[in-house]
Amino acid sequence: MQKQHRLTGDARISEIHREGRSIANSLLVFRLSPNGLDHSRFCFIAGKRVGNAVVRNRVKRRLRETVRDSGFRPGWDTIIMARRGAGEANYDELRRAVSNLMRRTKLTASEPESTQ
RNA sequence: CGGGCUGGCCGGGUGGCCGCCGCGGUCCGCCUCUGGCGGAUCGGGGAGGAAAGUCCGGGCUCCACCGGACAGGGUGCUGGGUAACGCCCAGGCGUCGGCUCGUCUUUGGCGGGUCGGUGACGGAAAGUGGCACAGAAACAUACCGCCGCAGUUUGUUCAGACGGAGUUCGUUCAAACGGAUUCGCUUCGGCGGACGGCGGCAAGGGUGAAAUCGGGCGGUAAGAGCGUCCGGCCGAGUGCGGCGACGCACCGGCGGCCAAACCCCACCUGGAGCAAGGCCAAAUAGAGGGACUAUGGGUGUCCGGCCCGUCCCCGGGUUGGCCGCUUGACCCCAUCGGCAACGCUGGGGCUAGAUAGAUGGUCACCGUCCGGCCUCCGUCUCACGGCGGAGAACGGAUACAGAACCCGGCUUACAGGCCGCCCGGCUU
RNA sequence: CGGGGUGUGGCCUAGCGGCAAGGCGCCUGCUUUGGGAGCAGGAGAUCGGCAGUUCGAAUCUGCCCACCCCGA
Repeated sequence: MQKQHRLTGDARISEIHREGRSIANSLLVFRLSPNGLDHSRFCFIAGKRVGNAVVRNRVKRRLRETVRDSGFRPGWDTIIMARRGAGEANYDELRRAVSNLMRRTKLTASEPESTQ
């Protein structure tokens, strides 16, 4: 994932946590907010409950891979948080969880009609 | 073939497609143009043996720096290795186990040798303190007990001594006297018992985690390392060997344990940590409060030197980039030295540098291990069947775990495998 | 990544070599018409885990585990 698609910095992340929309399923939590740019940015969070360092890194790598393949729409900042079961899920389950949430938030560019 | 670990090592492989981060080359674009930034493309590189826990030791950086004393902390057999260590190697001693030899009181004990494991392994003869309960007693003592002495009291025995009584004999009128005999009456003596006193002893009792060297013989009133033989332990005694820990012989001597209790001795030790520290950019609010120019600050305390004009607190801003940042006590090979850890010399090599954190996803084939319908072979059996081996559709497993300044160790986690060593069985 | 601290019944604490103590809570009984309060009695502890030192460890030492705090 290239640098322009990374979402960093405590201030922006706290702002999204305060003001952004929230949506979740059993494996993941999304928080998202429009950023006014011509591209989207993502931040991946896996806390200690997910597992040890190896498991947390693997979950974040797999999530980055699924987001890369998803064909998201530009203009949004999204925080993707892994929940407790994400360390035990395989790649296919994580991919379905991400596409499920993307469809529900209308982030996928393949959907022609979109909100706002 | 099976079991084990006390060592060393490996810890999935190949290929395709899509992605990530550095490095080098080429090209393109932009800028503040010996340079920097961004993009494309090609080449090549890209987590570990523990990267982990953060338990020790260093390098490096800052605290301006240095010396001495004290406090605090750490280490603790000896010698060596190392940059250093609480690590490693070799040795000593203790301890545990195997084998073997000798001896005895022979399902065992003791001693010697050898092999292997293991040990936070200085000092209890500087001082202070502790050892609950039980027990007489837990560190200087004696409850029961044993023995001696003299005493009081009592039993028993002997008839030995003195005395007494009875019987009888002799002499005699009688008595006295003498002899014999009986009693065991009194006292003494002998052998005991009880009581308290003085003194000696520490063998025995029974408690306890632990009871004042163990066993035999002698010795004694009773006993005791009191003496002696075998053994154990201690010695800041002598001699010899060893660099030394220590060993051997002789000599002297036998009242515990705890220092991961305080402590003593020897040695080491300033503090913080790459979020150290430095630079650039951006932004903001400080004539805020306090200590101070023979005082204040700089280290845990003090002293001495030295340095600084500033130091502390509160409030405000930034959360961007660059350096540090990977060539290092580095890795591999060979010679030589050394028992070894390791070292000298020579040659060759460059082997991650991310910044919320780079190795992933997917497909195919293979490898390893486990189970396994079934097939085949060997063997035992009359047979059913059992045991062992090979192949194999299929199914399952493929661990522990992610660099964050860098090294040396320790500890902990770990599927499976290779080598080595040890033990047992079988075959040659 | 680096540094520091704490683990004792369900909860909060004490204890710092030999007996695990207290409060709140829980259970039973008494009292009350009933409840609360009160009184009496009772249960409930691998002292975070594993080793070691010691005759003996919650306590001393080492290693491990969990949780909490601080740091440009």
